[in-house]
Amino acid sequence: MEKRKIELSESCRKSIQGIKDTQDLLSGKWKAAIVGALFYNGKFRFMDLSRHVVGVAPKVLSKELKDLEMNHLVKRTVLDTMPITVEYELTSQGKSLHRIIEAMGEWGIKYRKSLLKK
Amino acid sequence: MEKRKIELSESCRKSIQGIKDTQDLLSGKWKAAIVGALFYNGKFRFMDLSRHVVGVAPKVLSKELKDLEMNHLVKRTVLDTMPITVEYELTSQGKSLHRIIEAMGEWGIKYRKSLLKK
DNA sequence: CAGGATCCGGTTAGATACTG
DNA sequence: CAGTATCTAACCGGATCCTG
Repeated sequence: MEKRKIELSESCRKSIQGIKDTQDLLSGKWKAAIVGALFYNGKFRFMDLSRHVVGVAPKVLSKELKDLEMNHLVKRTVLDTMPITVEYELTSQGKSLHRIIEAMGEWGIKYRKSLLKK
Repeated sequence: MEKRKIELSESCRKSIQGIKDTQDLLSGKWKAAIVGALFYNGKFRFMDLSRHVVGVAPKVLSKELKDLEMNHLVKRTVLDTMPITVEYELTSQGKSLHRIIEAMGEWGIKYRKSLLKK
């Protein structure tokens, strides 16, 4: 019983830590949306991405992509074209976020609808 | 075919917007963790909450709770005790975040483990 | 106990312009 | 095309102390 209680709170503590870790990696106004765009479309060039993530400034997009790349969620590939083009895509690690991303998308859509009703 | 394509990109656009909306509501370093703590434990008093969300300063916790309350994700109840105590709990709207919260917790735990292997 | 008051430094993100 | 440079205002979040 006592043991049980400790285990429960221990697993809870771990979950909260996990939530925090995840939130840190997806911090800021744009990262989750960027991952979402890449998730739904596969590969994207910088310009296409900036068109799909509406409103993000190039400087900000560039910085967020670097962060995501550093954390191995996004892979950046420079293509040897003229002029050069760059492709961004999710790594397998990044793709493993799909449950979160899908849930966020669906929840956000429902939330917006529930606001309109009022 | 053309119709199909438009519908696809339309639903994608909506999903990205949903992701953004969700991320806005859970923005900042602590909100998701706070929701997680409330999710795993039900009700919490201010002090208990601050103990479970390790590291958060009272001022910050207070502000985040207000934000969450404003967006109808958290309900605040003042109990008529001496001295007064306050209980926080998720609203049904807040509880509906459970898929996101659970997924974030699980993903974060796995991510942390994958880091330790290296 | 549940916060508010104050102070503060760092980060964030936007606008605009520019480069290889 | 794929970013960088510069500037700036706003905000975030931490520390510390205080109050009903």
